[in-house]
Order: sequence, then C-alpha cells, then structure tokens
Amino acid sequence: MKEKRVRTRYAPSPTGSMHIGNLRSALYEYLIAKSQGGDFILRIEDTDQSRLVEGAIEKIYDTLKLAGIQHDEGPDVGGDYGPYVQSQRKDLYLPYALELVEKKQAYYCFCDKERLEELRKSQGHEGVKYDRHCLSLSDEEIKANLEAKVPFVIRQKMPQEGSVTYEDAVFGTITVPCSELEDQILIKSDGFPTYNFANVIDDHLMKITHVVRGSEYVSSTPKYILLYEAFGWDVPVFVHLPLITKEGGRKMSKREGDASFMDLVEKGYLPEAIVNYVALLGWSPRDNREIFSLQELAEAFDISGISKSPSVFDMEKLNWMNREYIRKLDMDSFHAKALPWYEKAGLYETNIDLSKVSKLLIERVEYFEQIPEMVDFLIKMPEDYDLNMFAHKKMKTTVENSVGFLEESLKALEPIEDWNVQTIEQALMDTVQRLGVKNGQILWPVRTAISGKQSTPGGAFEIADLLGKEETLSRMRISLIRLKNL
RNA sequence: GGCCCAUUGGUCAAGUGGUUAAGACAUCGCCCUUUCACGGCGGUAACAGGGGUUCGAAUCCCCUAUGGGUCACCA
Repeated sequence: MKEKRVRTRYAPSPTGSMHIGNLRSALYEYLIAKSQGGDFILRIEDTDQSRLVEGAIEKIYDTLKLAGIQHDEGPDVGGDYGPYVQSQRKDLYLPYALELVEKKQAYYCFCDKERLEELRKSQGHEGVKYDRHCLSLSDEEIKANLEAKVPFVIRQKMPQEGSVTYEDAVFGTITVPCSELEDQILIKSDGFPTYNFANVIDDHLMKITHVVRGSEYVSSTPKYILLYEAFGWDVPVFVHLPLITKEGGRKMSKREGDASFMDLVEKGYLPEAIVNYVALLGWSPRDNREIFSLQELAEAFDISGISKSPSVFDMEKLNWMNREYIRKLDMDSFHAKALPWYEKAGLYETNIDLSKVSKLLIERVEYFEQIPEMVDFLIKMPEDYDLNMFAHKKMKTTVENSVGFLEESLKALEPIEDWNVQTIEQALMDTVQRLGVKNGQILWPVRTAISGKQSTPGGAFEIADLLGKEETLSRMRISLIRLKNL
C-alpha cells in the first residue's frame, strides 16, 4: 500500500471569533500535517445560513495569520480541490444524497417541524429518534409529493441491528450500538447539506486523510463511518481531541465570555506564547521541554502524545509562559509593543524617558495590559498612600526612623547636578556609609517616599532617575511632611 | 435518562506490570538583593473508591462514584 500524502483540514463555521479550543484544533491539524510533510487546508463550513456572522471569515484569517498557522489551500489562497467554502459547493451534495437514496441507504422525508415536534413530545424528553414515518412511503407517494413541491429532507437510513466500531487515533476502539443512531438528515429542506453530510463529502473530495476535531464528535462518528462505507470510500483516520475547559471543568464558550485568541492578544499576550501554551494543553512531547516555536512543534508533534482527558486552561501558567517569551524579546521590539500601553497609561504626557521604562519593565511584565497599573505612580504620586509602608522589618525601617533617613537622603540628593542613576546611587550610598546604616534603611524610605507603592518596576535609583531631580525631591518633601504630621 | 469517554498533587502532565510515582506552573521557606521581579536551594502536595488477575499493579479486568460529551432541518 502506498503512503498517502497527509492532508488535514480546519473546518470552522463562520459564527464568531475563534476561542481557544478552536485555535487548538487548528493548531493540531496544522501540526499533524506538517509533522508528516503534508498539507493543511482551510475550509469554511457555512451550511447553516441562519448563523452566519458578518466578518467572521476575516477574523478566522486574521487569527490564523497571527498565530502563524498558515494553510496551504483555502478560500483565499486557492488550491486544486476548491471551492473551499461550502455554500459555494451547494449543488454538489444533492447528487451524492440521491445516490444513497438509489442505494436504499437514504430516503426522502416530508415530515414537517410540527410533526417532529409532536413526536418528541409524545415520546418523552430526550433520546427520541425519528420514527421512520417516511421510510414506508411508496414511490408513487414520493413522486406525488415531489411534484407537489412539498418541502423535503433526505435522511440517512441507519442499520437496525449490530453496532459500529472504529479506531480512534486517540481514544482507541469506539463501539456504538446501531440502536443509538438516528436516521440523520443529510440534506436540509433549504437544499443545504447538514454539517455531518457535507463533511464526509468534502473530506473525501478533498482527500483528507486525518479528520481532526473536538471530542464532541466521538459519538456521531459511527454515522460518518456508515456514510463512507455506503459510498465505498476509504475511511480517514479520526483524531478526536479532548476538550479544553475553564476552571471548574466547564467547557469554554464564547457565550460566557471566555477568552478568545484575539482577546488574549489584545491583553498583551504574544501569539507565539499562546500557541506554545495551547499546544501543551492536551499534548505532551516525549521529553520535558516546554518552550517550542511553531517550527519546533511541527518537528516534535506526534499523535501518540495527545491525551484523552480534558484539560483546564490555566491563566497562571499562560502568564508564566508569556513572560518567558517577553523576556526573550529584544529591547526594540519590546519597546514597540509597550508603547501603546504607555500611551494608554498617560506616560506620553510626561517627560519620562520611555526607553528607560522599557528596560525596567521587560524583566517584570507578564502581559502588556499590566503596564498601566505598574507605571501609574510615575504620572501621579498616590497622595494618600499608607504611611505604614515605611515600616519594613527586613529593611530595618520604621515609620519613625524613616523621617531622619529621608532628611539625610534629601540632603545628599539636593546638590546633584548631573542627575542620573550613577550619581543618585553614589549620593545615596555615600549617605549609607556616612551614617553607618544598612542600605535598605536609606533606599527603602526613598523608594517609598517617591512612589507611594509597595513595589515598583525599579528600585530607588531607577525610580528617582525616571522622575527627574525636581519631581523626586518634591515627592520626598511632601512625604516627609506627611510623616512629620503623623 | 440511553449511549460514548475520561479519572495521577490546586493546574498542566510523564508513566504503558517491578520507579524513592518525573518535570512544569502555582504555593511555602531560605539565600541573593535598593522594593518587586529574576536567579539559586529546599519544602508541602497525587495514582477517585472497592473488588479481582498476578510473585508483583498508577499501569490489565469488573463494579461503584464523580466529571465530561452526545442524543437538532447547529456545527
């Protein structure tokens, strides 16, 4: 048997933004193809015309592009198996359905929604299958209905006995009794195929070798198998992916406002970091490595590393990974990415040297949205900060002794003409020497007095340098007054 | 409810009959240190429960519990 070229596809429906689960599906599909030198195809599944969302296709393109997951074939780039949008393939499906009708594997159904509704009501709540009311229609009746233009659907005829078994690449052997299978609709009354049908047809026509999708499709896969068999087509490899849930084990959903890829990007997470993190949710490499570029993932990826159990999306770990990526950025690109956040924070209205800010921040930021809060004190000193902050056990400072230390520091700083980190450091360290105290006893009060915060992106020297001489001394004096007025 | 699937520390996870049950994030402690962060060292913490099979089970089988998925003219 000759090796077939591996082809996978990402087949989203254009109904909104790509949440994390979708992104991971696309990623794994891409990786499965690329790890074996295959092709990754993008196909738009818009057979539900009532759910179309304006601009959703563009969002998909943008997301894929940002994530670096580039497709070899798709609506925008073309390919030999187009069109890649199902609504543009609409006329292609009916003949296949009719072929099945011909083979007695499918049949016309003229039942309207009302009847189906009642059927459901009469039989209880869930687990109700279609009663095959139309299966027994005679050819004449069918013909008459067709000529009378009675709306119809085409249903797949399921076997009544036995079971269907298939090998899932991650879940192993799955067996479902045929009694569980409903005579599902293949062609809807609006002439469009259902997802289940279009999927099989398109995957076959597009020569997809690995059908990769979320595990919510595991139990409907037997229906697909039956379809492939009815047509006499090769059954592809099914790779079902475990779910990604949020804390508490609930499924992530855009309805509930769970983060989409784009949301995370907007918060200042780097696409590479998100991709890296998501790749590790549900898949693990043979070794213990955690940092992977997309290229490296494509080299290391293996279906056998995919796990069966769902995993929780952990923001903390994403934060960690994002910081790893941020710290690897060179200064210029970090600075460029930070700029919009400086603007948002109001730093543009100050004379503060932003490149110096970046140097301090690159070591401390987990994601960019944190920046405004980290630098707010530079713009405006918090006026009513808690003076108890001056008391620091390890620094050996108290609210009381800080007064004297601050006064001495002020004296040392006032004469400085060339105000920079070095001169500030020298002046302050000289003071430490002169008074014979611990470094922290001088530096902690100074830093606190000019920032009003428990922690800052830099120490006393750096913050004083950023603020400039005038502002620094002014803040120290104000804090001193507050301390004395206690 | 029927069917399908899953279950290793708070989280991600390695592990495929014999291990002191890795590693990472988080957390805690210590060190370093001008705060925070970084870095270094160390700690707490797991095989859902019960039966088997076996000389030996996290690994195989069964039952129970819990969790999830699915039962549409949605994908």
